[in-house]
Amino acid sequence: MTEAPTHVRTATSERTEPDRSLEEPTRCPECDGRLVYDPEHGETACEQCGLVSQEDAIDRGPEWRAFDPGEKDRKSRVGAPTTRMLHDEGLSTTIDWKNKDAYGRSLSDRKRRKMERLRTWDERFRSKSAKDRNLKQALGEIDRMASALGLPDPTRETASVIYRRALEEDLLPGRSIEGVATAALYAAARQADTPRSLDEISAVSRVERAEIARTYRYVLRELGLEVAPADPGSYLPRFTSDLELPETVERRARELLEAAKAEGTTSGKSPVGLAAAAVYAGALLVDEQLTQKEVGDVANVSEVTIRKRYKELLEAGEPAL
DNA sequence: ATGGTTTTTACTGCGTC
DNA sequence: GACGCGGTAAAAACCAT
Repeated sequence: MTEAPTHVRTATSERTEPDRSLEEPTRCPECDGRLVYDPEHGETACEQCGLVSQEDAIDRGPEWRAFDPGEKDRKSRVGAPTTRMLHDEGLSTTIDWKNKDAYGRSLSDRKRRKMERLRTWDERFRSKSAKDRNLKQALGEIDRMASALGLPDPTRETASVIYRRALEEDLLPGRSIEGVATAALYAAARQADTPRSLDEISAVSRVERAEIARTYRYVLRELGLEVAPADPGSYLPRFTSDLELPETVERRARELLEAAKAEGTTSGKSPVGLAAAAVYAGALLVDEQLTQKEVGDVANVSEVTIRKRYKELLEAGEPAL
């Protein structure tokens, strides 16, 4: 086995230049002689007449030459390739936990203490960037869902604030980023008076309904957030506009809700159902033709619920009018 | 886990277009 | 006959305890 190690024979042999013979005619246009690439001068010239057909090529190879593998290692000034898979493209340092130097020798007391300090900071930077990545992904998710639900910017802001707090309070371990992000958005939507039902939220989230509800409760409790039950009235504009109903319907519906609230008949009932029933009742009162099914569809509430609620609403609201 | 409440599902009869 | 509406019973979902 005396075969020469070809990969270290000369520096020029390591060029990654594409094979020129494939790209260009290898024949000189003048004398039909062979065209040869001269790496020394960065030129492609005719062997016979010397015509230079291409010059100033960039030499991408190393400027040094190595004659054995050891020399190659010593002269090379580049490290591992970078990768997009890692958030820092693999460029950050990592400090080993062992108190040994590169040769495996134990460290002196002084150096060991120094390494401990460095390790602390290394860990701090690393976990900080881990949170950054986490946040980035969560905010992207919040944005996506908010768009799908037609929620305005302020609501998204609120959602991201809630998420940030959850992250700071270390609420994430044990739950999915998406779950918490969804819960944050749900809470934000309600706080900003642009509530979306759990059904609507879960329709655009990758997390299932029950999980969202659970995480939502958890986040609320841990953050000490006070979110009042959604006001049925805040659903009215959306429903009436989805059904292309005149503004008078919305007004009547709101009056009915107010009256019912004053009587206390609304407590314990689902806000969505109340809103849907109010819209239906309101439409009835202003002679708009609207079926229970239509309202039920846009509100995702059963017709039965609408029937029950709207009768109560009329009972509470009609005598007062 | 349990019990009470609300909502949903499914089925029914009635009246109208 | 299809459709909208009203009612009921049983099942499911939800909530506080």
